[in-house]
Amino acid sequence: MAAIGDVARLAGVSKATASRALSGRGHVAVDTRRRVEAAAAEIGYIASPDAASLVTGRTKNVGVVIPFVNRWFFGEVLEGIERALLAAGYDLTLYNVGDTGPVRDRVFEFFLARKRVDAVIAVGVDLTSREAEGLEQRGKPLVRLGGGEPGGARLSIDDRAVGALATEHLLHLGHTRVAHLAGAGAAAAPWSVHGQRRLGYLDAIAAAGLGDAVAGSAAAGAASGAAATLLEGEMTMPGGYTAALQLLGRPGPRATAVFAASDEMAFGVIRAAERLGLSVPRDLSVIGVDGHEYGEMFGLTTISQSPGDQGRLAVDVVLRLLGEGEHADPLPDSGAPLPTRLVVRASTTAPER
Amino acid sequence: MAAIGDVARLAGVSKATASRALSGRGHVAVDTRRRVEAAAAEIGYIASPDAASLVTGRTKNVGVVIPFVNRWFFGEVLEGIERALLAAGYDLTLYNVGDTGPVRDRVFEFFLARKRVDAVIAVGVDLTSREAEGLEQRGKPLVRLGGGEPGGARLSIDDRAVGALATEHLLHLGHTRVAHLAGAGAAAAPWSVHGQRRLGYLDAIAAAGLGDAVAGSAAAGAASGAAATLLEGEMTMPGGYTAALQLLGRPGPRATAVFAASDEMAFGVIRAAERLGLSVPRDLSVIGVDGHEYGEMFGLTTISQSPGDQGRLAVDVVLRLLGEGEHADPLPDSGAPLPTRLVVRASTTAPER
DNA sequence: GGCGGAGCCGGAACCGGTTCCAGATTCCAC
DNA sequence: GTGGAATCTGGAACCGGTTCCGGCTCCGCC
Repeated sequence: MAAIGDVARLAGVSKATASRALSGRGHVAVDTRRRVEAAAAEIGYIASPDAASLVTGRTKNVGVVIPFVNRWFFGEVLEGIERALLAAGYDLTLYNVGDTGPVRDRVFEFFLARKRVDAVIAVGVDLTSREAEGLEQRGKPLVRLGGGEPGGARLSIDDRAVGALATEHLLHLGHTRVAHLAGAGAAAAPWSVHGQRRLGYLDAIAAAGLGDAVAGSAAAGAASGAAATLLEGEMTMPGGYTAALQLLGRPGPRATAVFAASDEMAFGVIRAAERLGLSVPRDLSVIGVDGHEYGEMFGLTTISQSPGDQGRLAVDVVLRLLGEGEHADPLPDSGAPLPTRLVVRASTTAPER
Repeated sequence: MAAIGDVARLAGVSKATASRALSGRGHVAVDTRRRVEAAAAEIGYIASPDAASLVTGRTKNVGVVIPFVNRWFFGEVLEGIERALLAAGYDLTLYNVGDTGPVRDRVFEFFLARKRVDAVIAVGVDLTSREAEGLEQRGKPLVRLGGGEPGGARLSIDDRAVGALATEHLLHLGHTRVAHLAGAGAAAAPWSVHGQRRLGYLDAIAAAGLGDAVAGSAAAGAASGAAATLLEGEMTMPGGYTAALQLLGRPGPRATAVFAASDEMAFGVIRAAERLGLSVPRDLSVIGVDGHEYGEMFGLTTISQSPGDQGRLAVDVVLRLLGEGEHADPLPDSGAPLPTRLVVRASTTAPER
């Protein structure tokens, strides 16, 4: 209803001065500013962001593209991003986009191409170079959180190191038959989060001198009574559950420890083990990664990370890229991997001899 | 970069005609339209939504306020909303807002007050009348999904009936000591989702003639060897877990069946039971509500609903309220509760005699 | 005392679309 | 053949802000 012209008239100044007074840009006498502010408050004036962005080209709005909203890690990241953005006075428009497909193309070519967002944060989605370049061309900063190859700022934990660390934890406990439940497609997409974790597992296995048995396929591994075994499944609780049922139901010497690619998978493993009458950790040690809030309840040993903090950090970088605030320093410690921490709980122990 | 004036010039028409040709409003000769479209495609023209909404007052954007993103029901709803909105060419800006507080006020008084959204969908959040009226005054349609009292269109399952149905399922199996794990604050907020489910439970218990024992507090109930018991906890897996540990660890005759206010709580109950050496369903029957995707894996009997469909439906109503599309009929069956379905799995059975 | 510059303010252009209005043409009906 | 409606198009106003430019005042300094 009320436009800035009304405010100006009421305050007895021009539109230009009213705009300057309210936005804080330019010189305005202190009592003039007060008059304008009073007038604005009196008629309940609220600036139209559309009009403002039309002329300034900035929308105070960032797009977030995210493949899942219902998996713990992603949900936490999203919440972290949302809070930080809100605090900075920004809106967040959500694009729930998974793998390639017409929906995804539409999002990138139509929705993100318009001038609605100032920047985009892509979490856990492998952008094609065309998609990344498209944003670049339009001058929209891009920040990535995990997943995919370079192009734009990139925030990530060192998933390969995490995979190695988790595996080493089991090896140090004395396990020699440790299996890895990888995320679906880990072998095919080595650069992905789960691909990296799988590689870290293989690193650790090889370093322990158990590597040769692993080289073969999972089936071959089982058949030869291998020290190590790889299986893939959805990175969810049911995914871990069914993969674990399969793994533990195999003939031959059973794995005594499992490194699951995510905590949610690990929960599924624990449940599957118990269903089969195995006791965790007596008969089977289990470690995951994420630091899921259910970890406590399941007594799960894990490599924890802080998705919420990661989301906030991504917003920090975005705002910095947009020249927001007084962030003098360019980028804090760009490239350095995000922190992780081994949290030992009840689900891992030395194997029975 | 490219503005509509450029398109018009290239096509040899006026801005007005170009606008009409591209937006489809008004009369344009068919070959003129083709020329304009070709020109637009040639220079990669993309309309500025800001300019358009400045003059039309519509933003093609709806706000979604939601208290959680990481609980299954809410995540599913959000995904459903997102897909439907995207398909209709709308953006979705997310406001992750929980209970009252400064953040919430800021969202309603600043973010939603601006002209950025055409409508808002509130899922599972109890709007104050001030908040609802504020939106009303600004002419923004409001659609609610679950939770809270009237004001604006309201979509919901019949939570009270669901609570009764779940309880009756247990009673019909022959259980006489059935406990209810309600959501935190259920007793204090009887209009809320979990408040209604609790009331449904009490209805069924009373109807079965087991009511008198329930009237007292939970503690009193336990002490008197009551037929029914009420406990509250967070509507999450750990929430159900700790509440169940407490419930099942009590002295006196143990409940033989538990109705958990949500599937996530029910999973926690199952795990707690097994941790205590109880077998489900032999020693304890468990029923939840939601239709969680993990239900299969846990073999959980539940009253299922379709949060994704509910999200899509909410979008439908919103678009209709915005006069979008050719939705001739006003509102389909407004007021009718959304569908639910009893899904019987392995977690419920008759009590041992 | 004069001059440069900073502070303050108003007029007007502008961002990029949409829509009203008016003029021109075509088409149909009487 | 003519009146009137329907179709098509262009000019111009407009949405609600921001910002450029220029004018004025006042201060400090040479």
